[in-house]
Amino acid sequence: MARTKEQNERLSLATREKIYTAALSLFAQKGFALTTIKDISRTANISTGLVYRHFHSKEDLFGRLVEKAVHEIKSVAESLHTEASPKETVTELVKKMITGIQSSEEVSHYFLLVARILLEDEGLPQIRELKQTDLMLFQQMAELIERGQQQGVFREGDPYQLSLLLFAIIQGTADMKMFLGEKFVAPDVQDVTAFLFK
Amino acid sequence: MARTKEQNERLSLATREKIYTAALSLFAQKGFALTTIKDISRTANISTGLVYRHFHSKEDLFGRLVEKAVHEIKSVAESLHTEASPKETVTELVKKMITGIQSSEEVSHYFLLVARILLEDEGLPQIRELKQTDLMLFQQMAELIERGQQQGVFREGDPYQLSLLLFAIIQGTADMKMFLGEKFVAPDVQDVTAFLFK
Amino acid sequence: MARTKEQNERLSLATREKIYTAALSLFAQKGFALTTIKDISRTANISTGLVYRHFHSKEDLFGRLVEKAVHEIKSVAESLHTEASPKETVTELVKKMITGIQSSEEVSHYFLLVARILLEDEGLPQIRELKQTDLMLFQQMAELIERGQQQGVFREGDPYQLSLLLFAIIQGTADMKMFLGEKFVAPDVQDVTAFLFK
Amino acid sequence: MARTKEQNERLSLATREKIYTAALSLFAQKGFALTTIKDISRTANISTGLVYRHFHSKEDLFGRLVEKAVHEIKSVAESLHTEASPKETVTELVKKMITGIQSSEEVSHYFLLVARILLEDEGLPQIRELKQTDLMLFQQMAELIERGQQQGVFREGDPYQLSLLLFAIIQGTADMKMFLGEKFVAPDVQDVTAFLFK
DNA sequence: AATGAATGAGTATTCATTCAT
DNA sequence: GATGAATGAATACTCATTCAT
Repeated sequence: MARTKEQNERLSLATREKIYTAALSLFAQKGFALTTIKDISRTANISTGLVYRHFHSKEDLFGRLVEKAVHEIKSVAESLHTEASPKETVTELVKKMITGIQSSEEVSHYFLLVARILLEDEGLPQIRELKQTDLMLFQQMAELIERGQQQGVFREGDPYQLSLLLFAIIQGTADMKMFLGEKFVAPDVQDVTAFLFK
Repeated sequence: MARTKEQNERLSLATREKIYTAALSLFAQKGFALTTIKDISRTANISTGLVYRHFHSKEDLFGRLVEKAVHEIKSVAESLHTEASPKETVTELVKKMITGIQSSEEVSHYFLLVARILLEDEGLPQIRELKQTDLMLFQQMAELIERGQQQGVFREGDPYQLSLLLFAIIQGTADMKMFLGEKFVAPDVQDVTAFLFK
Repeated sequence: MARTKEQNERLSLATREKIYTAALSLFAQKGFALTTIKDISRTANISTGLVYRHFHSKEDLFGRLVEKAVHEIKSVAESLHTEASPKETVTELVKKMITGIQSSEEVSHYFLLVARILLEDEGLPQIRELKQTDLMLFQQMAELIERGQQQGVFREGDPYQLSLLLFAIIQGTADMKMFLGEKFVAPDVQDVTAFLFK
Repeated sequence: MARTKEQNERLSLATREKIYTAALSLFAQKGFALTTIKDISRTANISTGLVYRHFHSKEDLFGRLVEKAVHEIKSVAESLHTEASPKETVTELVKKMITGIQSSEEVSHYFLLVARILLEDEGLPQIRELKQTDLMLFQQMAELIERGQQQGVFREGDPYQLSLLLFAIIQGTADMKMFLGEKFVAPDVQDVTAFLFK
């Protein structure tokens, strides 16, 4: 008798996850072009053909990961809409991201994936979306900063310029983590936000 | 009549420079894997074969550019040994780098090249050297910061951690420039260094 | 309770038939190379694995169909040995074949399969046999034509050459049906045989 | 010094011709799917990569050959517009085609290519064009036949149906040539056209 | 008997590199 | 020195076939 549907689904899901994990790690470390399907399948301990049972193509697989990254960014953007004061909101966000970069392998990989994508040409529709989502996040952060400035808690200066600097710091920190690995030392949250607050 | 030796050498040097410029720009924008020798030769207005008369291989050419980048970093590191005060030295350095990134020319390309390389695996010996040079630069900046702290001009905190943060900001800013292109807004130098000074 | 042996055999036979039908249709329409086992199993509403319980390989399955075609051709050849006059025999045969081609069912598919195979390289032993059977058919038709000529009913000319022309017309008509599909207009039987009879 | 432009062009053209000849022969014999680029390059005595310097893809190469076939068919269609009588025109055309099939390797291959294409799915735009060109040819032949009927020289019957039969015979003859190779015996022209003339 | 997940060999295509001129 | 035609190794992807259940 054949496997039950449930058994098949469980098998399938497990394989999918293995592929996702391997691909995220490799794309983040080596980029799209230098990562081969063989790399991915070897890392995931499966055959090359099996990757294609789960994803249409290398681009498809990459696109799915980018989609997940977009999802993450959107949830970050949503976290900006809160009852808390701008200062608290920003501090909380920065803390979360720095911690994520520092501790989680996965979060770190997503950051790197995004870092790479921002450097790459826009081949895929998902990349375009990722870029637009990022721009939106920058914009919303600028608005939050403006509110903080109106409350007299944030320093003066062009809010968008300040927003860009904040995310540049986050991104640079992720790069640094990638570069240094174990030797990485995460910055203090108040240092990261020092330029923002009076 | 054949050309004189001198004429040949001058021609040769000019070709080399054309290749360097084309390759730097392309590697910086598209990365090592996505840049083809044909891309480079077309951009340099020469034949593909001619590239191989000047460089052993694509890796060789890339390695030479990395060497140049190492050279640049070293000159930056040397600029830290100066008569000026730590605060002035740091400010001057940051100003130079931010301007370099913003101005989108050769300097900018080197930054991007380095940005990419730090994310890549260490395939070439020159990359290893670049990374080590970078680490040395971080170390020297940490020492400068420590001096500044001893003078009471810099804020307290682990000097190495602060040094890393400073370069993370520079790196992240270069990424941001890459991402936004024309829409990029460079940060104010005092915002970049705000976390450092009292 | 397990099924009885008889039930199993009946099921098995039904499955075999489904595979045959699906495969014949697909091979006839798309050829051997472009037809996948998945195509066949999907068309037959069974799993891919099940095909292999009934046939050793794709080639095996193809070979069996070719064998069936050989069988059909042989029965055509046998129909040439009859009491009826050569003219009647030929007319009857042509009518049957044209009708078969036109009616677009199983017979039509066999014609197309044979049409394809005659163009293909001889990969399988069955194909060789098919070709030899065809040659034998041509020969027997030539003999029939010769008899017709002796009776003064058929036109003069090399009997083998005339036989070839007759089957070329049949073959070309099958091609035409394939090409035109619904828009196909079958030729009149007397037009097809016009060159043969006085 | 490099090769002169002229030398390069000659080299290029020679290579192109080698590829065309090899590809036509292979596509005609084995069809598109079963013909590999390696087959073609091996037959043409060149490397696989070189094929891609001359043609974008396997489809491109195939498309070019189909285009050539379309060109041939069009020139056949044009030959129908002539001062000569319908009977002479048809006879001349059939004679030319039968002779082409019988003697020339190349003509024979084009016929086979067309034969195959008519059986295949319409993947390429050129295939669609080929089919339409063929339909147009059938139509023009039907008109010629109608004129012949009005002159009382051709037998009665639906002109389009008669046109289809004529080309079915030609096509079937090409198939037969392919099938029999050296053993092929070409039909007499008057036998091929017997069904047409009174 | 039946299923479909998994495997891996084979094919189209790209591109670094070589070589005749 | 210079050219670009030619080579062939590497990679994405497909599909016949196997196998655990």
